Amino acid sequence: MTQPIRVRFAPSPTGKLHIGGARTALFNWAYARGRGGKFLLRIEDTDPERSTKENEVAILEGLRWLGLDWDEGPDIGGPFAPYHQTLRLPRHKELAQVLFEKGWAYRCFCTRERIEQLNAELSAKKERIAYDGLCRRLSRSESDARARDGSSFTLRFAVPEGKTRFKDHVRGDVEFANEEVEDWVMVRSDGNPTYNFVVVCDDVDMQISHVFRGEEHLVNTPKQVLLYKAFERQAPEFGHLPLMLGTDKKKLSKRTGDTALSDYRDQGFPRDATVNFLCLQGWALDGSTEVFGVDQLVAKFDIKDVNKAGAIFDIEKFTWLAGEYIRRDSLEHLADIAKPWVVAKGLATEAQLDARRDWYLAVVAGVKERVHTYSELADQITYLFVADESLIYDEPALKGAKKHEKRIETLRAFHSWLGPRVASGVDAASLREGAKQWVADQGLKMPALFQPLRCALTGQAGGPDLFDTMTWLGGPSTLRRIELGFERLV
RNA sequence: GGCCCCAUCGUCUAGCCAGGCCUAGGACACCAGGUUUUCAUCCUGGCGACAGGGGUUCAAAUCCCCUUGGGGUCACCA
Repeated sequence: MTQPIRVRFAPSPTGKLHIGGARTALFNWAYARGRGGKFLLRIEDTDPERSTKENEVAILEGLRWLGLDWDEGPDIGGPFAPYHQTLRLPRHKELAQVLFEKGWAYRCFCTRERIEQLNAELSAKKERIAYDGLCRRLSRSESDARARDGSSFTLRFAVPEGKTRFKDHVRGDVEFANEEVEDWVMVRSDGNPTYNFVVVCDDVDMQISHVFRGEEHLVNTPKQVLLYKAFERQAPEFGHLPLMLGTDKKKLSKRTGDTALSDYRDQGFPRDATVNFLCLQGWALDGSTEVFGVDQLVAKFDIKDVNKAGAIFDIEKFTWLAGEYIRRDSLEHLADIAKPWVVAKGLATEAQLDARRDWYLAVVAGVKERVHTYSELADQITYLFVADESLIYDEPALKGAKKHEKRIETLRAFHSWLGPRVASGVDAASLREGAKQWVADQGLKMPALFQPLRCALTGQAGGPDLFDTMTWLGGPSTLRRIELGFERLV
């Protein structure tokens, strides 16, 4: 019988949730959900210097935003609690002691100075930098004696001879020569165990069956597999996910773009678009379907289908996908979900938007097909909220308007035509037809009126239908902006 | 530098494991055209890749080897 599937995401709260970490979590989650397994969350907070509660809270928040849920975790507990690594310290120490007694680990009394000097020598000789195993040759009685004297020591894992291999669902079977694995520090001189040790203790105790994580962990894996051997436990199956790369083809870093999931969320990338995009980095549903939901991910996801090569974070495709989701969203939902960005931009309060719900809905409908993110949506409707006098004409708009020699005369004439009609409340459709007729009667080309008019009304070169825009702006503001254009467009 | 991993259009990828259906498919981006008062959407078309070299085979993007290129990692961080 096969053991039950139990996977985990084990972030370290030393920073925000990384976009790559988010994908790792998503793939783990999808794997479990697709085959009746359990997905658990464990906080690897063993670095007291850099771990913070704020980061931890933010990471959980980020995962929830993605729509992931976990069966066991720090916030909900579970049969293998606690799920904070620091809380499991007594167990780690106990297990370290077991390995020490069994001879899988030994005390190392080497000072940091000696190690540094050793590394320097090794690097000067261009040799592999690794501990030389000096203290491994100490007899047990000698070791005990020095420990009794109060000499400070670390516990190092005694790497055996031979080869270590493990099953990797992404890369196939991987094999390392044990000579390449140094006798690494398992427990620090202050008594705190290190990552490679605790991660295995916890994965063993939590009965983790599959470990899917970033490729940067690949070289750690032999150390960990050896640990399973020492514990006389079967190692889990692994899957090392390809790295998400920056435009410089190096591991995604802040240098080449935003790395935190929250950065994209705050920029107003729709949640479902983000999940969809994350899937596309290193995995494909079928090679032709680009837009798909989490249900399809769960149904089709298999770790074996994940790409081996790293993927450059394709922000352009992400942006396109975001726009795709916005266009497919319902008007009501889009208007609601974008509200915080409109408010944050200082355009209006939520109450004001609610008071003019129909108006707001119409405005959102006007830009729905023109934006990719919620913040972009807020940007594009800004002109509707500013005072007529402080409307900013952007460069392309100004350039387009000024192409037309007779722009001012045209605008004045149109203003005279428009004034009485606006006053008598003519609707947008009639206005539109009337204006087109007017343009023809004047012997003008359409752009000769519309470009200067658009600039005066919106300050932008493009945008929704101008007569709808006039409706949103209202009569007085429409006429006022055209009048202002007489001066500002010369 | 040692060790390890990787290699299909500019980018994300399908195809590779089980060689022939591949004169290599889709998408983003880009370019051209159509629609539109503009922008966007939408529609049509175009550009564009199996890193190189050896094998194996009747047949290789697919299997093997080498080269080259890129990346990861070398902590008492995780």
